[in-house]
Amino acid sequence: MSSKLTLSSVQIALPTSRATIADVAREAGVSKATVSRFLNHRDKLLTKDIATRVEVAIAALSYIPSPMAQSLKRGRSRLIGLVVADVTNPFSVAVLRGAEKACQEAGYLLMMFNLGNDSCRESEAIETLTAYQVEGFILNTLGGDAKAVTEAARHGKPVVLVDRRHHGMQADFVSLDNVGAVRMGVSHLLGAGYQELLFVSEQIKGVSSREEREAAFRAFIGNTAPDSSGLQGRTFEHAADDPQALDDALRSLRERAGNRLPAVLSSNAVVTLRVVAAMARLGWMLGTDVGLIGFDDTEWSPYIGPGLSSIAQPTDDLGRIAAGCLIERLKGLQLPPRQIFLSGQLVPRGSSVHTVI
Amino acid sequence: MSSKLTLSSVQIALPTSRATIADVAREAGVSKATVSRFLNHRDKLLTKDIATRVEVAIAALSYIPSPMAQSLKRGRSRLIGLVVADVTNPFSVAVLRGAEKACQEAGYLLMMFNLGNDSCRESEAIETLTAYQVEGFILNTLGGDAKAVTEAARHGKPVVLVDRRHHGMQADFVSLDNVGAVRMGVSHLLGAGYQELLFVSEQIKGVSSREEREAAFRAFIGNTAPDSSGLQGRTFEHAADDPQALDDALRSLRERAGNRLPAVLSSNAVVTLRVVAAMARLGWMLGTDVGLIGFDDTEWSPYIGPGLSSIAQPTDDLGRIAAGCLIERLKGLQLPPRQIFLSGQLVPRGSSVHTVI
DNA sequence: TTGTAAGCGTTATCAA
DNA sequence: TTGATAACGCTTACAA
Repeated sequence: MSSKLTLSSVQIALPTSRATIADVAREAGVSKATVSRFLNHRDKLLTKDIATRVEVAIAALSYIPSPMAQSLKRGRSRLIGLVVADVTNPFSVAVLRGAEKACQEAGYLLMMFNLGNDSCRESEAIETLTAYQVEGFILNTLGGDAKAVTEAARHGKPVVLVDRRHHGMQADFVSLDNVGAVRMGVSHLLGAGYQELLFVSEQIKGVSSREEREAAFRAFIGNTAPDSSGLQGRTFEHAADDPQALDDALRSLRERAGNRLPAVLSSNAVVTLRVVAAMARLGWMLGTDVGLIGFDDTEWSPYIGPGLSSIAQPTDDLGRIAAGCLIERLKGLQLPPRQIFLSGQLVPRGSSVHTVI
Repeated sequence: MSSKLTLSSVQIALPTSRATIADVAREAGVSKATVSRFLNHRDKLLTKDIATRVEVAIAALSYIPSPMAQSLKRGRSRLIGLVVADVTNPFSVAVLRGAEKACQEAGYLLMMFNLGNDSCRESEAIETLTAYQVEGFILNTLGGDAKAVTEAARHGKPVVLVDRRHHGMQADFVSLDNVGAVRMGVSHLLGAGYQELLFVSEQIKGVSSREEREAAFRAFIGNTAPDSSGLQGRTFEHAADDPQALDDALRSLRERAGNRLPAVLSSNAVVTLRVVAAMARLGWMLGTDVGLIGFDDTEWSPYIGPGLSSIAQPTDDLGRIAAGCLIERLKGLQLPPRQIFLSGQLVPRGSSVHTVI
């Protein structure tokens, strides 16, 4: 108190705490209500004279309204909660980036909560963020905990799911067109001469995108007449802590292939790296001994071995569109849950080229 | 109003809006103050009987205090602002992760603002975050805008700088021991037989970590007796949009080397990838034609060419310690600005091994 | 030990 | 068009 008085009596522009609307009102010789009106309805409702007086006072005190107080009063916070399973995942970061840009442009701030791959904390994340009055959620989580999400929806907060849908959940959903992407990848391998395929995924565990990709893979294999094409395929779910198992899976892939060419379709960048590591352990050449194409195109993909063929996801758009959907809902858009699918893009490189030595 | 009444009279657990402290007080038959005391001083001040009544009521309504209202009242928000130059940078993400963990453990939530490499927005970021009453900042930005930071400090908010210090700025600073790391890298190259070195950095532009690494490189070269060791070194600042220039720099590096071995020390993972790309364009073999060691060890480092030698940064610790410093300050620790340096770790791989063919 | 009431910085509903 | 004034959900003197 006393220190405050001292400071202000010295009249030095060193306000130890932020100026409030009351300060501005006093400075401009008007009421708080007037200042508030200036802020929210600009000068629609104000005399030109008063408006400029307020404007000057605001500038003089470099006043910025407190979003805390505003959201307390309004019930709206201009905050959007982003829950991400794992910030370490480049895909998630790329999506985050697109989403953040869109949010900032629309005047929202993103409040991020990283689960660190501990999906148990999904409820905690949602609770914490609702406590902070976020107006809606962008979720890129494993989706194990449908309860948490319905909880959010129950609070009347719109939710957008990215990449992974939550079963039995009513919400907008933005994702890669997994079926199309798988078809693209497998067709590419087939066209490059590979006929015995292995789809390598992390343990599926009910994660929707993994399920969809695996199902699409099997469907595509099943629908392609095996007699004429010679195409065969299997799935391998790989646990991170068991590299040996991956080596074995690759060995038996090659055995099954016989005189046909074997190739791997890997379900994301993490898995791709594991396959690359296994190939290195086995001393096999990418493309020539076993072909490889993987989901997610990264900055390092071109420089691994002969270059990693990949299926690039439009991550930035994914994030941007997810944020867009949410913001539309916040503006009051009433619509049944939408599903938006974006196409991937094939990036062929050396790992899907068979070189005869 | 009426809808609220209707709902509560039906006694269905479907509160359309969150329960407030008043609801809990009513439910427990006590005053708001009592509930507040229960929340903040647990049962220190309360009768066992009343405490349990409150506890039950809280559970029944699944009440969670509003951090917005709390921070409005207390002036403290339990929020920490994190400003990062570029979420796409794996180093920043890794730091972010460590910081987030530490913050969450201490009961703080991280509010992230990504500059998207547009350093002009640093002030904007800090203003936005101060508006949200963040209690302090963790900054991993380019540091061009010292004004923004002093601004933050002026509001009495503690600041911790990670990796990049801001010149003329009073704040805690947590970083890799760049001098030690450079020495480690150069010694390693020297020990592996490389004598003509090139330090490749992004354009330095006053970014402290870049300056320090470059200066350390020159100092090390200068201090090593050229006669006995044959060691020579130059620096090349590379602009992202000019790959040609990098190719030229590598070519002249090799010319200068003559019959000695040439090698590159690259200043971070982004640059490393560019050097790798240039080597591929030139058709040179990593290690054999030109040696390479780079700052930042990544998940893909082992799989590029013969494996990329690198200097691993303790990113997780960096983030954790930065958050720790900040939290200590928030707890009232009075101390002159600290500088904390953590050691890097050498990860030797094939790219710094010269293979005679 | 508990309750009453004021106030944190806003906005919204009244009157004037 | 402007100004009191009462909330928003919480904490904290001060009283009881």
